[in-house]
Amino acid sequence: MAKDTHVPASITSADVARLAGVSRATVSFVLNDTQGHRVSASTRARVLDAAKQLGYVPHAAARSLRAGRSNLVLMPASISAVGRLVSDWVDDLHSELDRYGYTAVLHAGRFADPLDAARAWAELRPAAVVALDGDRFTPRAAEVLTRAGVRGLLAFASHPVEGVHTVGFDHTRIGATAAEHLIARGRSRIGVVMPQERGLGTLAAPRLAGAESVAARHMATVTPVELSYTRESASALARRWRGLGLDAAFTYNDEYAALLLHALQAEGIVVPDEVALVGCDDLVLATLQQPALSTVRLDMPTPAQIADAVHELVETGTAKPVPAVNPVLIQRRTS
Amino acid sequence: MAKDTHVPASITSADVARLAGVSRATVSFVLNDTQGHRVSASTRARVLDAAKQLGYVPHAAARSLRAGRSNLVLMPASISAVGRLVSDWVDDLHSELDRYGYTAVLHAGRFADPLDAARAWAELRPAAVVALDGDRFTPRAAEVLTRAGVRGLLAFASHPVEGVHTVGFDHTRIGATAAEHLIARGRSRIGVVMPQERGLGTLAAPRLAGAESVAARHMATVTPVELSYTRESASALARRWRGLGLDAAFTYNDEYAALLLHALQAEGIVVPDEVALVGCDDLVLATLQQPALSTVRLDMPTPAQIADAVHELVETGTAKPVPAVNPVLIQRRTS
DNA sequence: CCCTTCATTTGACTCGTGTAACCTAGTAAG
DNA sequence: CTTACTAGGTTACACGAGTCAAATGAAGGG
Repeated sequence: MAKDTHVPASITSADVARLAGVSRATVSFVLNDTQGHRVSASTRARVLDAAKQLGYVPHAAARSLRAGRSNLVLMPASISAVGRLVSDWVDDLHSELDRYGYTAVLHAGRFADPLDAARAWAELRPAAVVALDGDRFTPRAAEVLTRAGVRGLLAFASHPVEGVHTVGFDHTRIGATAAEHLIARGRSRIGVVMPQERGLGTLAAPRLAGAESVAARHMATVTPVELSYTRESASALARRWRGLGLDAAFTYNDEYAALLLHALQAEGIVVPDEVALVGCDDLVLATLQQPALSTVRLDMPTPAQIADAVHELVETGTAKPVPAVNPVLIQRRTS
Repeated sequence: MAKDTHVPASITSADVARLAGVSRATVSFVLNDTQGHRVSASTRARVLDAAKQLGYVPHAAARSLRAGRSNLVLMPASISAVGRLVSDWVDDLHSELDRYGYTAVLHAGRFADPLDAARAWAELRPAAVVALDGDRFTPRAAEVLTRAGVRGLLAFASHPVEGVHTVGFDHTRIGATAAEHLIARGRSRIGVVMPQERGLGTLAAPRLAGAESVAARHMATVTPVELSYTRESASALARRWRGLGLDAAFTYNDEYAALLLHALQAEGIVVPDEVALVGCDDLVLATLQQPALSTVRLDMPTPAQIADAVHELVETGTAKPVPAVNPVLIQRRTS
C-alpha cells in the first residue's frame, strides 16, 4: 500500500496514462467525459481505476492555461473590514457561484495604490472580480484587468466605472438617510463617528459627506469624530463629549454604536435625551442594547442575483442591471 | 490612445517582446531581473517601456506551472464562521505571508466530505494550506494534498495528523477551562450552548465534550442546549430556562453569551445570582455587557509565527513547533 | 483479396513562462 | 594571426492539460 519511493513533485495525467497503459489523450477524454469521442468501456474503467489509485487531481493552473479561461472568482475584501451582515452574505455568494462551477476566493491584500491591487488580481487571471469596496475600482484598474483577460468585472460602488458592471452602493445615501432621520427627530448638531481601523476610512468618508450635504440643506451641522474599536478610545471620546456640543451621533456600524452607547452612559450622558444615536447594519446586537439601537439596515441584492450577473458577464460580456443597495432606517429607542 | 482593435484574450510577454523588438527570453530576463544575465541598459529600457505601455501583467498560472511551485497559500475558512477575534488575526496573517511573497487566499467552500474539500484545494496546487478548522483535516485528505505536491500543510487541530504540521487547538480544553471555573465558583449544573449555525457544530461539539469530562470528575452535570443567533431563538430558550434546572451556562462565544444574557434578563432571571454565564473569545462587547461578561480568552500564536512556520514548511519540509492555542479564563461579573 | 466503414486510440501542437545551452561580435592577450 | 574571453542576445525545451487530425485495427461487402 505505501509507496516506498519518495513522492514526486505531483501526480500528473501522464502518470495515470502510464499506469493504465494508454495515452495521455485517452486519459483526458475519459476524465472529462469529452463529447464526440468514444472510449471502450474496458479502457475507461482502467483509466478511472488508475486515476483513483494514484489519487490524481487535475492541475487547475495547467487546465485554465490551456483553456484560456479560469473558473476563479476573486473577491477582494479584508475579512475584518466586513461586518457580520456582509460576511453571511459573502458565504452565500460563494455557494451560489459554486453552483455555476466557479471557485470563489477571498483575497485580503491591502494595497496603497488601487493599480497595484489590480495588477495583483490580474496575475491570477480570474474569470471575474467582485469588489465589495468598489470605489477603489478606478478606470485604470479596470483597464489593467480587462487587458489581462478578466471578463467579469462587478463592483459595489457609488459611481459607475467604465467597463465595470456596477451595483449601486452609495455610501453617501447611508449617511444621508441617518442624517435626515436625526434632523426629522429634531436634532441639529450631528457627530459622525469615523472608525480609525485600517481600511474602514474609505468607506466612512462618503457617509460623512452624505450627512454633510443633508445637514447643509437644513441648517444643521455635521462634525466628524474619531473612534477606534476599543473601550479606551470610547471612554476618551465620551469624556470629551459634552465639550463637543453634539446632540446626535451616527456611527459606522452597530458595533461602534454599542461601544459608544456604553461609554456615554458610563459618563452619565443619557441616550436619547441628551444624544440621539443611530448605528448601521441592523445587527442582532442592535436590539440587545438598552435602549434598543436605531440603525440603518442595508437591503442588499441577493447573492443569487449577483451570481447570475457574474455568470452572464463572463459568458456574454454584459448583464442586466442588479438592484442597488438600499439603506432603510429602522427606528428603535435611541433616536 | 484608445486601441480601436478589439482587445485580444490577454497580453503576453510575447506581445511585449514584439513591441520592444527583442526575444521573449530577453523580456523575461529584464522583467525578473534575472541574475547572471547581462542586458544592455538601452534594451532593458525598451522592454520596460513596452511592458508598461501594454499594461503587461504576468500570468501567475503559467509562471507557477513552469516553476513547479506556486506562491498561493490557501486558507479554507467560512468567513461567517470565524468570529471577530479570528478575523483580525487572519488579516494580519495575510500581511505576514505577503512579506514572504505568498499570496494568501481564503476559500469558503463547504464540503460534506473532507476528501472532496481536499481535492478542490489540491486542484489549485497551493504552496501551502493553512486550516483553522483543522479537525476536518483527515489523514486521507492530507495524503491527497501531499500527492498533489502541496508542501506546507498546517492545521490548528486537537490531534496531530500524519504529515501535517499541527498547531495545538484543543477545543476540549476550552470547554474544560470554562467548566472548571464554573465548578470552582460553586456551580454544578452547567448548560453548554450549542450554536445551530452551519459549520459551528463541529467546533462546538468538542467544547461540550471537554466540559463533560471535567464535570464527570466533580459530580457536576453538563447539558447541551441549542441556540440560534436570533432574538427569537434566545427568547424561546430563556422562557424554558427555569425548567432546565441549570445554574450556569457556557456559550460558543461572547456574541451568543450577550444574546442569551439579554434574553434571560428579559425573563427576570438574574445573572449571575441565578445563572452564571461564561462566553468565549474576549471580544470588546464582553466588557460592554451589564454585568460585564466573564469569558475565555484564546491566546493564539502570532500571525508572524505561523507565517514563519509555513515558509519553513514549504522550503524545507519541516518547521519548528508553534505554541498551541491556550485558553485563559477572564473573570468578570457574570460568574 | 481488396476496398470501405466504423470504432478506438494516439501523436503532435497549444496555452504563457522561465531558463539552460548555444550563438555572435568585438576586444585583448599571446 | 590565432586563441580566449566577455557582453548581449537568441533558440529550444519543459511544465500539465485539452483537442484536432491522423493512424490503427477489426469487421463487413464485393
